[in-house]
Amino acid sequence: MEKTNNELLTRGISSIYPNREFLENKIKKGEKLTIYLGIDPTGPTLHLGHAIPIKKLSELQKEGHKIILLMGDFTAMIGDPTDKGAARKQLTHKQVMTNLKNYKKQASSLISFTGKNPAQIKFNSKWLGKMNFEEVLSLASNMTVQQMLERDMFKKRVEEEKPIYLHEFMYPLMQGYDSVAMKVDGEIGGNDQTFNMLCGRDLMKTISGKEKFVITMKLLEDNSGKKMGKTEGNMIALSDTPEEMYGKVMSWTDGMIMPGFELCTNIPMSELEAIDKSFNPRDLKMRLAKEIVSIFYNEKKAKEAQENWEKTFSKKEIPEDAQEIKANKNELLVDVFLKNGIVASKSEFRRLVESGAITNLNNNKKVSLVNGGVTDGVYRTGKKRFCKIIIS
RNA sequence: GCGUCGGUACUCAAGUGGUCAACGAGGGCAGACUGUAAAUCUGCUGACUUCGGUCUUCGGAAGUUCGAAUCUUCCCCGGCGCACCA
Repeated sequence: MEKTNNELLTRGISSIYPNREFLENKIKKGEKLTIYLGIDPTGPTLHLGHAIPIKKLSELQKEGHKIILLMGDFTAMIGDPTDKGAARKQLTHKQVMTNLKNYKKQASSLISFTGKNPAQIKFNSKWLGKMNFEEVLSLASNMTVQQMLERDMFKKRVEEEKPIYLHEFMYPLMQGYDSVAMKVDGEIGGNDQTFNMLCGRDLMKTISGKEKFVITMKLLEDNSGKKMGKTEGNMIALSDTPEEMYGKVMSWTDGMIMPGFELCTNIPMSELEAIDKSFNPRDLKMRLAKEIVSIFYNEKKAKEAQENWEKTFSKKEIPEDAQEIKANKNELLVDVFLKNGIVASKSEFRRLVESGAITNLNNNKKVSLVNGGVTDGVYRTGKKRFCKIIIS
């Protein structure tokens, strides 16, 4: 118990506003706090980036605090300017509900939606969708354009003479109003959300006279500040299979190992400091990958994923889940590959053959003929694509 | 509405009548190296091909020309400036 509490307000946390003592005192006094995390339901899956604040929420839930997952179904329609490429997607109610269902399922490996202190789910369209223009104006009168321009994103756009639309200024206000509407004690989010969350803090102070606390979590990134998921390849979706999760963790750069342990596992910090120096990076990463899979699935699955991975990469064996393909005797290998989506075009196939990327593992020979016939056996294309061809 | 600049492949971005399937960068895909990676180096990155070529692409449509991503006209979309309205 003591141990959990020690890390509760430090581990994975980037900062706490107004300050750590503020929150610490509340908790020490035994107050049961209400704290929320806002998620814009733009996609069907949650990813590891969402999981970090959710994990912190779960720790708070276990301490008896009330936690709320807020679906930003209204804000999602506007699009957070944080993510500047995000097109304004109009989500239908139906899509939101589908996404929600998935979220709930995916999040339930971390937090509990049942029992004595269940996590609540709310929708911000409930209050934002009902505001009339007068109320919007009155809300907007709490912030100045200058305050908005403080935000790096906007500053940059001004410098680059790129447009900033008025509705984008409204985004932080809307997000801020969520806090007021739900009368929460605090909010949690990634530190990329700091600005929006602090907006809510200001609004709450002005409108409700209440001091809201804000916890910002570190982002999962390596020491050069490279965020994960920029290249989609290594962003772990909570809906990934154990094998995918394991593989993706293994493809992280070494610099991400320790942040990964801190943010995504339950191994005590003291232990982490000890192991930091004593293992070689690959073994460490394997342990991390296993831990992460255990959290979202279970230890058994994690073990299986590890074995599968070892077979594929370390020992260069054939993975068990190789796609099985049936082919006729007289077909060309190209056509078989093309038909089954292993390659996108004949040209691609040609390029792969010419660069020696396709190997028949049965005799360990590289395919060298562009228009050769099929032979049965297991083929490896590049490092990751495997298929088993059966001649019928 | 007026003026002006722009819309090029996954993204950014050259090219401004033939040498353009289109420079370069990022990304992606492969190969080498390795500790799985990353980094580095190398190759590839529209499709089809009997490997000679052929076909489809540069916002859209029409046109000029032997020949257009490149010129003209119209249209659609975006930036910036100005005006109008209030």
